[in-house]
Amino acid sequence: MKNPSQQNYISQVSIDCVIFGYHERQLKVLIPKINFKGDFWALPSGFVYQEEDIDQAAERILRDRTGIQDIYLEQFRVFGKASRTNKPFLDELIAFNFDKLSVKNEAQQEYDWFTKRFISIGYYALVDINKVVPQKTDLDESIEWYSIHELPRMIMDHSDIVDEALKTLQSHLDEKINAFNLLPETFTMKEVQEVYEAICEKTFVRTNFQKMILELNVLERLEKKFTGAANKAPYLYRFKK
Amino acid sequence: MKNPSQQNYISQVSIDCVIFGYHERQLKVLIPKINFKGDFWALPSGFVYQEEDIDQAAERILRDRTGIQDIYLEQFRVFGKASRTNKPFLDELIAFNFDKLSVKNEAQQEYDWFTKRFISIGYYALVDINKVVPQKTDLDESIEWYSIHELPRMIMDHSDIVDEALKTLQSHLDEKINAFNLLPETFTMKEVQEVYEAICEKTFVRTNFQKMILELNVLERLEKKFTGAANKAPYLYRFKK
DNA sequence: AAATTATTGTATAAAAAATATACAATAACA
DNA sequence: TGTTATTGTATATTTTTTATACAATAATTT
Repeated sequence: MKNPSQQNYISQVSIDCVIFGYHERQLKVLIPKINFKGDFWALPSGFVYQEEDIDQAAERILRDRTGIQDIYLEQFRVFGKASRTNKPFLDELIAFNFDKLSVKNEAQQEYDWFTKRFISIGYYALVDINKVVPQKTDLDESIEWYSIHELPRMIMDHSDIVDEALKTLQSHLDEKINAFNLLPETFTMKEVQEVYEAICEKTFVRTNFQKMILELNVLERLEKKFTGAANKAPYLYRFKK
Repeated sequence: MKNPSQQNYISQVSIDCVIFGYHERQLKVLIPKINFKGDFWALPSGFVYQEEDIDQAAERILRDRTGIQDIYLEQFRVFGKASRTNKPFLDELIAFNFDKLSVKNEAQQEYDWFTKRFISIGYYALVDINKVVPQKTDLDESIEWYSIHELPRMIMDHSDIVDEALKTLQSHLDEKINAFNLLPETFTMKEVQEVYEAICEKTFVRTNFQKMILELNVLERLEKKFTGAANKAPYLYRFKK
């Protein structure tokens, strides 16, 4: 595999993805840990090929990390401060990993490419966490789902990027009606409510929430779901396309 | 002045600005016409210096075109299709202006720089049209305010960029309460209503509109404005900062 | 098999917000 | 002084949102 500096990428432009999933009443974010000494976490990122739309690039990065096609994606903001550079992080990484890293000519070229100032386009994705098989790249030690409230300390401004993504998701919720992308094919009304509550960080009154969601007219009601619990069985719903 | 290709710009990244003004019940956009044969209009644009935040770059471009500092600005979207290139436009321009253009080495270098694929960050600005003295650059034949409903045919995807900017402005209106940036220091309630109507492309009931705006608690009431009209004089208001 | 329990689905009441209507106040002019 | 075209404010009406009530029901317990 070629190194980034040798690829046909647009230079100084990157894409950072905030991949949201949902599990056990919690909003989760998929975050790789970098395979070097020193505990570095960084959002799934990538670059844009010369012949590639930025939306395609984001889709490619998402596909590579989650293994799934046709992911729900929204561009939400550009991060473009002049101070946005990997240099402090890379220097720290190199200091921690002096033994492992060769200082060949090629490495220098990579270093120069990576430590330039980058303008990053932020995308957020909503996925069914059950369908995702997180994919490590060569550079990753691990890739895990972290609760939005227990994120690891990330490099650069990646924590801010997650904050912005969450704010945007919250404000998009009514307009785009996209929270269903976090759920499996079929789900109960209670599950919908719990997703909304996890995203909005507040509770809803059950009866009014149910009415509000049904009045959106985006769900079709299927058979009942018998769980074995000693109470009335809820209906299953599916998002109408 | 140095040519763009020789400047210390980030390559393949541009900033396009949709500068909104308001006059005579109409939303206006400030658009330069390029100083070459062939009737080419293009949004006020520019590039980002290596040491410059993207927000600073947008402010600089805005300042250069309007002559005013501290402009209200919002980043609204990135346009990043692989097909986004000036090449068709430039080739057309060159065909129209074959006599005028030298084909020196330097011109080739400019041509190569300009015809690459560009990722453009869209900003919209809201200005008091009375304060703006539109500034032509070397490349402009003219720079004029056009009604949002009578825009000239623009190069590339610049019409789409204006459409997106307007949509964003409309949706930002409630949340950011920014329409007052289109008005002078003091204004009547009727003028506020007319600005809102121009932006939203719909009418409001006067009495309810007045109540809604006053309940925002962002205006302070000043003296009355006597216009000489044979009716009750309206109050002037100022936006509280 | 009937009573019990913990939900779920739906209806309706109460409160709040948005919209429509009424009307007095007033600046200039006839 | 009456007339006209607004403006500012109050109030009525409608719609939407939020709160409350209650019957239905899937197991489990008695």
